[in-house]
Amino acid sequence: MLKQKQHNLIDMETLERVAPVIRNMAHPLRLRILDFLSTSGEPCTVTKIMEACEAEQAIISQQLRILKDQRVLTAKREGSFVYYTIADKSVLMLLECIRQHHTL
Amino acid sequence: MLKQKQHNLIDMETLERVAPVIRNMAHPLRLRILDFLSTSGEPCTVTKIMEACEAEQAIISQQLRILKDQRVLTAKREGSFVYYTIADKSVLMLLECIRQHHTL
DNA sequence: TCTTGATATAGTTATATCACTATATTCCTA
DNA sequence: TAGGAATATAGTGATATAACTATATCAAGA
Repeated sequence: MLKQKQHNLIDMETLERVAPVIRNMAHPLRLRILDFLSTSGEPCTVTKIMEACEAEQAIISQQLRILKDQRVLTAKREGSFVYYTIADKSVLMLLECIRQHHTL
Repeated sequence: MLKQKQHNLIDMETLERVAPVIRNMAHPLRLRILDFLSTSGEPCTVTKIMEACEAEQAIISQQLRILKDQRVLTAKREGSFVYYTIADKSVLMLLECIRQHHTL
């Protein structure tokens, strides 16, 4: 038997799938949106998110779309409003990382 | 007193500082490097990292530099070898996120 | 000092992302 | 059904990142 360290690395397939998702979250405004939604605890409209993030509507919508495309958020239309919610709980862990390790 | 929800959001300054660091980690090969270093538990040379990651030397060196620039890794030269170590423990949390939530 | 193994950097082209502006769509209500 | 509020998308130029190849630097030993 050859000497061989057992590494048990996360497989590349997973890394390749996960990396772009994290990458997309790792954007100041998108993090702010996610932070707002996570602390808010309830689905929020675009307008509410705009106010909390102090950014233009078009920009917010753009970012929401990116996050929705990555299945980080889900959207639900009710009348003329669209409510966004965090769909992926890993977001919470990532935010927790940031809160705890500002040194990051 | 006006009705006002206390949100306690992570401030933008922090988000702007942290986002690019996470962004840089969120790359398949760089995640693999970090995963390898974290499970290896000891400082590793470029060659060892190359082998573990099955990638060209120049590419690995490039990635190592990016991670070092962001202070995610530190490097220590010993003779003609350079040993890399994880400098930022938040990496471990991020990797943990990935391990637990492959659904991310 | 010449060579060789170990590591780092430069240069390049293709592609992705950013921020921003303008415009479109959707739905409600008068 | 026309207008307005809420939301989404298109288009654009500037900048950043990716992957890759070639080359440079550094240190040890013959």
